[in-house]
Amino acid sequence: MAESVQSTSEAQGRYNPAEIEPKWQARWDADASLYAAEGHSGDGEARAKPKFYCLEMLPYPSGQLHMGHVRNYAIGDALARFMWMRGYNVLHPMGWDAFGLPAENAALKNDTPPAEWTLANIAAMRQQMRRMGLSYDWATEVTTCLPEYYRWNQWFFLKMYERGLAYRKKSKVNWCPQCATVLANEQVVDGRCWRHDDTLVEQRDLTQWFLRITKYADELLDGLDKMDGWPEKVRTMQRNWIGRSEGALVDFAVSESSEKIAVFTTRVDTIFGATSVQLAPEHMVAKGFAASDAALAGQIEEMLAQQKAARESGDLGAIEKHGVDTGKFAINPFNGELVPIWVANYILADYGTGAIMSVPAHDERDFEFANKYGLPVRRVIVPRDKNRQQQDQERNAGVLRSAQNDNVSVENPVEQLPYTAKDDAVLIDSGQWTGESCIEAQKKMAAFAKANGFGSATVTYRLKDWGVSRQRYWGTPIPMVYCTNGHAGTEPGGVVALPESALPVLLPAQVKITQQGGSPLGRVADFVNTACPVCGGPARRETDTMDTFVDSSWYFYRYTDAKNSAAPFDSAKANYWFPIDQYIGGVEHAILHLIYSRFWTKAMLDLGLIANDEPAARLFTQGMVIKDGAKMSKSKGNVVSPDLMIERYGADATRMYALFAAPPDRDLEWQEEGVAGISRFLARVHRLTMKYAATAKEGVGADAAAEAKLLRTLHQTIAKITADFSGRWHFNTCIAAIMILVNEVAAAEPPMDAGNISGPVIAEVFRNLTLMLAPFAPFLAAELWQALGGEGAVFRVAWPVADAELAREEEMEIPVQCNGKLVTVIKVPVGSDAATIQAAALADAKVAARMEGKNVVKTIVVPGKLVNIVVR
RNA sequence: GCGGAGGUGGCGAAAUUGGCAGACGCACUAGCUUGAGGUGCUAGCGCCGCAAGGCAUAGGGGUUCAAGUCCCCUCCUCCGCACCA
Repeated sequence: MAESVQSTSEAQGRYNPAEIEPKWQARWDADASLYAAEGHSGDGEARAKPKFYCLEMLPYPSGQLHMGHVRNYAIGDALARFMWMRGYNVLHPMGWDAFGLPAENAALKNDTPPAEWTLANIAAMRQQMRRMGLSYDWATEVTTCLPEYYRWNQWFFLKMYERGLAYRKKSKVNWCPQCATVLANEQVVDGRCWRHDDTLVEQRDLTQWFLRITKYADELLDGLDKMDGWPEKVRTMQRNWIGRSEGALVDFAVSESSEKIAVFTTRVDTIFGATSVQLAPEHMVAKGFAASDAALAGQIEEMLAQQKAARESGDLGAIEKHGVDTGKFAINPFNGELVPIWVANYILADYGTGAIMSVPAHDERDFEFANKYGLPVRRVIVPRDKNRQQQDQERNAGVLRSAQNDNVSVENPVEQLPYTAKDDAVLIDSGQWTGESCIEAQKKMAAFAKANGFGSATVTYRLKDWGVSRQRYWGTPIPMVYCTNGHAGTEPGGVVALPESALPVLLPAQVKITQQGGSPLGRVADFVNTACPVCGGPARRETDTMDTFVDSSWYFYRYTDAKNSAAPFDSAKANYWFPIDQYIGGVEHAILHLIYSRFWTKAMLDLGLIANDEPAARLFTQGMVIKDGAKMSKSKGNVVSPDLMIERYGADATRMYALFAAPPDRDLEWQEEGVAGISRFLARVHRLTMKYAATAKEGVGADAAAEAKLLRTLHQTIAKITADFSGRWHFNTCIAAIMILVNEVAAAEPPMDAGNISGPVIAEVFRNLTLMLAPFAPFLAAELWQALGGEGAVFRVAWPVADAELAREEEMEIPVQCNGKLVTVIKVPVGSDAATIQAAALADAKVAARMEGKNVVKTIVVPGKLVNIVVR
């Protein structure tokens, strides 16, 4: 009986996260002020503190947190807690990217309305986040599917419409048959839907709403240069996506016709080397030729069919270049030459003008194509080298050569073709521009084309306007109507913007979700039929909804003023908090969310709502969480559930493992044994601290050396972690450093309460250990803080400051090498000079043995580092 | 093909500036302890070797007293882009 009582009390004293974590969670839930940002308006006391806006990307409420979320939030939470302890006024919010297709799919499957399903998922995930102990200010929570939020999407849409930033046009758009909706270019990956990598995207001609992101193309591009707080990888991806290209448009007239073919080229300086014009198979002029040429029409059809097949098989790159001669000719406006017009499969319809001038001598692709079809290759660019230039001009004068018989590189000191350089290269055989440098010629020739009305210098972008119409139900209704009869000055069915007073346009409830094409809203008569706000006559509402990336483009501004019902947010509040000091999320949003939200920020700046021109000063992209070497996925069956980990080891151990197993930017291999290891470590800290708290705290400090050593380790640990939070973010080594400290405390354990470490010193060690644990294991830190008699919340206690004097080593080990190989390690006082170290090294017996019978050639002594004796 | 990140024990990793390679943890081995259930403690743990010693950071070359780290070449993995005129 007595034994069982004792074992129960022992069990209670043991580290039991299942007991302490819910206890603290309940207390934190009851105290709304704990994680609340102070002074949203930036007034009062908060002004005295520097602000810090710490943000993790908001999740889609699927209903389940996954390990990627856990890792993302563990990083952000550690940073937020650290910044609080450093005395910052921290904004650390969370919200829900709550519109989107999965809710409709769930509705189809379970017959649950999307709103109900989504809100239930949010409740479940919010609870998971609380269980994780994440320090969010729930008073600022944002849920994008609620009218309080999405009415501001509509408001922004109207503002953009007023300024011509939102417009409607008919064009080829990407259609995902799985989603039964249109996608933006950014949402098409390798010709497939970003959500369905087994579903090919189709092209459809539809009239859609677009946002004019291209207006900001240059700003978006140039801004990247200054964004040194963003990973170079993301900046590079965005630069490639924007794809700015400077060149010229030149019109080639079609011979014996009034038609013209505009070509885009970045190398107008090579135009005297053009030996054909190549059209994309979709080009209008090609279609025109095909209309009266059945054979050509058939070949173009075949070309398009092949491209489609290649897209389906996924290896678009493997497709061989081929083309067909249309039999027609175009006139080179610079020299009046007739060149054949071909249709070729390597010409992209949606880049530039869908037509090029082919210059085989100075372009890899044109060269390959000309070789295949025996088209002439004419050299018009040579390196800037007088002799070579002269030699070349003589050889080339007036000669058109085919690729096959041009063996220039074998016997003649002439560049291998194609020669694509433009720096330090000059023109030959190019009329009045012969002898000009390529760079100069480009400017002069574009100006010439402009002066003579057949072209101009121009800039093209790969970036296209953002198509935001979605033929889906669960999204923000677009606040536009079509006036059925048309009032004064407008067409019947013309577009009419709703006035602001008509917002929000509410998404109707009780809508039948189907997988058919066309927005489900189109089948809701009550919604569709409305009155024209201008003439009062009958009108039809726009039934498409907005891309959900609209929601996430500005949500982080709403956090600064989440309850505002008169405006999306108060500018003064946003201006206090912005830019985001640290944004943390996955790299998969590099050219989706992260480019759209930069665009939105620039548009809001132009609307006068904010003062910053970029949303986030610093961006961190964490690595993936993998298992058995592969990304976790249901199909691979290697998903590890955060709930299960928390149940077995506690939230502290789960989060801390996510930070310990790898540096945060690298991929992390999830190993459950590792979580168990962290759990044992936390149990050890708990046991040591509780034992200390329960025993004598007064010691006599008998062992000064042991005390100095412990203090040294303590202050080295503080210094390391403090530096890492503002620098490398290598939390794995931060946690390793804490483990080293704990190992030293444990080594001192038997005598520590008996008195060989004095009371104030051991108190200092436990106090600071607890503080350093707080960002990584908040539940345990709170528990220990209380046991140690700490006042208030541990997360508001000032972060410890490292004392460089206490951290300083007295003695250090210096490796001694002979010929670069380690012989021994000697101990010398820190700061010893070279002579002292050398003397100590030479006095060592092992060193002497090594040197016996040999001559010392050289001795290298690097104070504080090593000694290397070179002998022969 | 182009661009980026990587390649270090059985595993996750460390080495921030060219200066003891493998900190910290996992797994494993041995011993002690505990004893109804992921317990605690001690010791060992890169490879070869009884040892002395030798070898080792994808592979090869180079610079240097000294290279995981700098330079050149090659191979492999992952990510992004991919006929962008």
